[in-house]
Amino acid sequence: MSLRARRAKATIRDVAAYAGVGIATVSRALNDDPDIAAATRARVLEACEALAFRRSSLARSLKVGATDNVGVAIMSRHAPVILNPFYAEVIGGIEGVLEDAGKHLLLSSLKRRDDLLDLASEGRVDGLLVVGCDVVPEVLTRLRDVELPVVLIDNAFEGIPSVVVDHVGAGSQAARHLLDGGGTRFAFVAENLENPNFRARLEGFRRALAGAGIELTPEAIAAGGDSWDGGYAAMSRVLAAIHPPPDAVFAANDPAALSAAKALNEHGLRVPDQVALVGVDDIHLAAHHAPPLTTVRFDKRGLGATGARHLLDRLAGRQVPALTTIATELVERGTSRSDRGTR
Amino acid sequence: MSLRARRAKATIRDVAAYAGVGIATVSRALNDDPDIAAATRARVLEACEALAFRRSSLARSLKVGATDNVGVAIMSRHAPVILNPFYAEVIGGIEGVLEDAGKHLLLSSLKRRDDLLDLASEGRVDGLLVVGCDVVPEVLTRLRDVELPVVLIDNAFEGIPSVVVDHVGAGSQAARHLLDGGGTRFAFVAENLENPNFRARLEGFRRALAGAGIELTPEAIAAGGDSWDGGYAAMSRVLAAIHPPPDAVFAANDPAALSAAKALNEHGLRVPDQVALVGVDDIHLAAHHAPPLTTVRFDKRGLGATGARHLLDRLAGRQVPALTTIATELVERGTSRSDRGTR
DNA sequence: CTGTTAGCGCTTTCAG
DNA sequence: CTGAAAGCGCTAACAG
Repeated sequence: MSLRARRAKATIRDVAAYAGVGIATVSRALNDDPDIAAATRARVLEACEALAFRRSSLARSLKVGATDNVGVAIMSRHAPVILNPFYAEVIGGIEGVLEDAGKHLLLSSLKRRDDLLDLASEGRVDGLLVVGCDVVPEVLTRLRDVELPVVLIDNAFEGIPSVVVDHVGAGSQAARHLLDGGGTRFAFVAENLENPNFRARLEGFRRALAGAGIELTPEAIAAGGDSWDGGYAAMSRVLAAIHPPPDAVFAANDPAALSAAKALNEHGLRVPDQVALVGVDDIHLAAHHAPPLTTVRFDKRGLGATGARHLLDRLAGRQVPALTTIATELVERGTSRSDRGTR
Repeated sequence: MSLRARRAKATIRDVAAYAGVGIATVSRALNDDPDIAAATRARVLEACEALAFRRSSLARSLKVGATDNVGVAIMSRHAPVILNPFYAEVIGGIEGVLEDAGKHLLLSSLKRRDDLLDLASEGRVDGLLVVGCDVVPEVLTRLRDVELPVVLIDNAFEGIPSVVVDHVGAGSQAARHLLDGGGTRFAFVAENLENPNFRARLEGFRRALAGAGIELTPEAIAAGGDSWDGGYAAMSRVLAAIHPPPDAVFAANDPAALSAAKALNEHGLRVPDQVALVGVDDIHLAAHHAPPLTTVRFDKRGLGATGARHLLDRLAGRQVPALTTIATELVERGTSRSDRGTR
């Protein structure tokens, strides 16, 4: 009970007075300066304790020019961003790395584009991790001209270190798997065709098919809308357009795949006996679906962690690669077969 | 091409010089002070534009004594915290409210208890939202003595405004539902019995049963470990201990319930015909399970949003309730029956 | 309406 | 080894 609540927070000056030293000495003790007598340091530390002193990170940052905060910006029309399981994983990876480095994570899901630039130049953060490909080039250009270290995650831009997923590769893997399973009539379904990642997956899919001498016709490609049943709508559209129906379907992501499976079922098409189906993402539900969904997986946490590590490197003045690509891997499950003969 | 990158960031002084005014005038223009001539303001704003000036939030915060940052601290052994879907939802609710209020969200998943107190008193944030019940009373006591506004979410403590879920009520609702369905032999399974929320659910369950003249015996309560199959292990234990087997099982959460369902199945017990099963949380998987899981739901986003709103109120000097309770609601699905006659 | 001045709390030369 | 002094960039009186 000896210590009462102080009217105002103690400052370094209070500590100095209490310990009978100058403020510079207090600062030295706080910063583990080696050039300080052990006894003095001890006395200062006691004073800090006694006064419940905590140094203001604000004042320190202003002086030192660094905050130990790193911003994680996610540009998305669909806030709050945390609720998107994909971003949650990526942020999880970031969080782990940043925490180990003693950095604080300032999270912003930005709706207005100017917010990003503000965040980048207000001095609130020492560096910025920009997640996702919903950022327009113009903003990226201006971001590049800010002196703040920036790393892009799941997005690439000339002049800014970027960490991306090999979406094109994902598409090719899906195509090869479907080809191996004996597929002959291919289709691609997605919630939309604007998302750059989806486009890249389609591109990889198309290319690999082309390599096998197969062309993906426009009727075999459909987008059904950004909703729970987008895949269903897209699949229905394809089914209505193509006869006989496709026997190998690649969905831009797992939700679309699961939703497409429903359309296939209702159409009387059995998966995987009559149609093979492959998604991307390996969401939790994928393994629990009946039958379990074959999908293309990649390390989402690793994606975030890698980006965070690169940013940390840049903050430390180290060089980082301009572009890092995260590999993808096909996970064969119940909605497809890799052996050609069974269908 | 007229503007080259400046050596260093422009400061308010540079702007003042460029616009030919004093720095106070620049500050006024920046802060929308009404007592400034329109022409002057325009000139200043132009200068800002020309010099690509952004005022330092650090310097401003130091002067004004507020950062516009609010800390969201989650004490958890299981980092990264974002990956826990429960917390993700809560944070989503927080994020929405904070963003609308123009506040930045500083996320920390704290492993060491001192981190929380540091964060609370370094001046990095204007207020703190502490999520979850993994915080020891001692830390809470010290937190109460810090002058920083704090709001607890999913945890309650004397002297700190708290927003909690009615876990006891959830337990009672489950009991009543199971009772209504004709249950006579009750059991409770969980991953652990240490989690305060689980204990509260059990407590509510027990009380409601007691109200019906039924006592829950120790053998009918089991914890199976904090893993994917914790519910399975717990259920197996109960099944081994009680004969005849229970016909009404309440699981502390949905993962445990789903996992318990597996044990029930393997034991040859049909759900819901021979055993009724109720979980808590309404996780995504719950509705997709076969049969769909009856569960007790509550608004996780609302939980976070309410806490955030209360903190904002405190920051604005407004009074907030000491304790706010989020209600729960039973969602009847396929693993139970409310009509007594069918079993 | 506008400029001058005095700090916010801390780090960092520069002298002792 | 330690202290005094000079700011980091901004805001808020206080005079004009």
